[in-house]
Amino acid sequence: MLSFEKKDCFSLEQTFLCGQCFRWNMEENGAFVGVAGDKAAKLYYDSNGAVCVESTCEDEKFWSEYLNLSFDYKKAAEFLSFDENLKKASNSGKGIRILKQELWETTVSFIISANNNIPRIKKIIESFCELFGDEIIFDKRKFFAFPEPKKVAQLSLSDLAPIKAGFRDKYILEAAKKFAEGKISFEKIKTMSDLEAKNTLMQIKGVGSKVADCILLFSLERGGIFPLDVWTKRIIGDLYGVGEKDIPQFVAQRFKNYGGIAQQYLYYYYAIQKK
DNA sequence: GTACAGGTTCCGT
DNA sequence: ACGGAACCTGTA
Repeated sequence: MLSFEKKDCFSLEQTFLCGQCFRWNMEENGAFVGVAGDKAAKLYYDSNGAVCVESTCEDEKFWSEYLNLSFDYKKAAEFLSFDENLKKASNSGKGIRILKQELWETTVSFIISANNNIPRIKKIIESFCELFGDEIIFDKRKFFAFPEPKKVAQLSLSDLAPIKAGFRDKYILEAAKKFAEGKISFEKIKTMSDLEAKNTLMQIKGVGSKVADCILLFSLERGGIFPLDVWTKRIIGDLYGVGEKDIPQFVAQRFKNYGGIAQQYLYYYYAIQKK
């Protein structure tokens, strides 16, 4: 078992339930159980508030990076506190951390998120993994790894039909081929500018502006990216009286390098918590 | 039955 | 370039 000492600005619940990831579930005792890539794990706090990780992979560096433990969220909240709305939202969601998730998994997950709702997104991803991912035994239970691009690239639309992804199934196959052929990879994209990276990702059908932004933020550590969806567009419109057309420029200018966490604070506060 | 869901593509002007 | 319908499926 790994453990990380108690941290300010860290909440398993807020981090896993703020909509950035889809494979973690809260148990009755408050622990979170799920899979990241091919690593099954259980995360919880001990009596001192330290974060404990039991996993098929007990590599401290992996989990420390995945959970983004080195980023100073207090500083982010301080920067954003000039804005009364963000002050309120960040205080409420101060335990949110932006995970660093694997590129291929993030890409497919957010392709599936298009014009969809979270319960169904989770269902589709789970059946995708159950059908095509390797089985993992952990904590006396069965889990499934996220399937590799090479494996998915060989599938047909009818193979994919059982996961009920609907019109998104063809996008998943196309993405798999691009990753399997190496046309798109973390190695290639990580050194690109935000704009280059975004344009590269948008070569995949099913990846538009918002999905690409989610990938930049949740996988490529581009913390300045503020993904604009129906919720955050409406929130920004209501709070600041900005017209739809001016919103992208407005958030970029206002939240600067902290756009990503600003978006998460606002989304969590207005779309999830207050529901 | 019908509307809607953390959007994107496709097809009209 | 820009605006609006169509899109799979599940749920209310």
